[in-house]
Amino acid sequence: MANQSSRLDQIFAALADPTRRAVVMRLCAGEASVGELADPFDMALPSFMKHVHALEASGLVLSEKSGRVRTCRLRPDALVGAEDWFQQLRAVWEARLDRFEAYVMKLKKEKERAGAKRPSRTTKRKGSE
Amino acid sequence: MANQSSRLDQIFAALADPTRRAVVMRLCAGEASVGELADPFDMALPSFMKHVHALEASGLVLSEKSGRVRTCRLRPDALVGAEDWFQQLRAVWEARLDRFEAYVMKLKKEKERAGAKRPSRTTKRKGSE
DNA sequence: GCTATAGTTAGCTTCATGGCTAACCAATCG
DNA sequence: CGATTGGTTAGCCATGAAGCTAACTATAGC
Repeated sequence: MANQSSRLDQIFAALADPTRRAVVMRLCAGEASVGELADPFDMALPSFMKHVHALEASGLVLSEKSGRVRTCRLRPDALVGAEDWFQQLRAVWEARLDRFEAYVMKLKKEKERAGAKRPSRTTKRKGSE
Repeated sequence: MANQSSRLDQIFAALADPTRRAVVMRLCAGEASVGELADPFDMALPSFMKHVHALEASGLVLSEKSGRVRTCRLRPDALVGAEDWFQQLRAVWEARLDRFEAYVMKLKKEKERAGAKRPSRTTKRKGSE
């Protein structure tokens, strides 16, 4: 769990940089060497390598060295972790809407019941737009 | 565009912290005061406020102060930016698969034709696996 | 009006990040 | 073999992030 969380930390942190996002995009189209990846960026190689390392540490990218060239490729399954988080968020959001709907229903019922008894002051609603 | 990019930077950076992710989750269920939000965390208020500020700067959260209590609520549309990025990524990915498929088709055709003629050296392709 | 509550401001540490240069392997290629 | 190419290591610097305490402001409640 704590590990899970720090994995997400790393993934999101990795994506919080335009260079690294661009690299991910690029790798999405197919594997490439470090040199090829670094080419579009105006940056010294060692600096660029740090980005590659960050991506690798996050699990988003995998690299292998053969001869003197290191080839990187995307690990699409790592992205699932992040997307899952959004999914989970969406679930909570939906639940919220459901709850709101349920709340409205409850209000309606109360109103009906009140109609039979006495027109009481509408309870001040709060907390959901 | 550059602005767009830095917005994404902020969003992903905001999500790259367990505390802030938890806050987002929490707010997803409904709005809450800073105090309520801070309660579960073992952290001084000023420290926590920084997180709230980060979330607000990223556009994920909106807060309003009324009286002495500041109420925060989620801005679901801000999340769309991040999800869109994944969407875009997915599109590139699909394109890649298509291209791969097309490539395989091309190979097949060449093979067939080669059966009639002779297997000529394939031009060295580069950059797309 | 005093006190407790809810945030806020200011200022300080510490550590991580993102960039650089310079020097250093280790494969290729001529 | 010697030079080039492709990465790597090491070390430096500036900035920013994440935490803290202490002191302050402003509302709410009694």
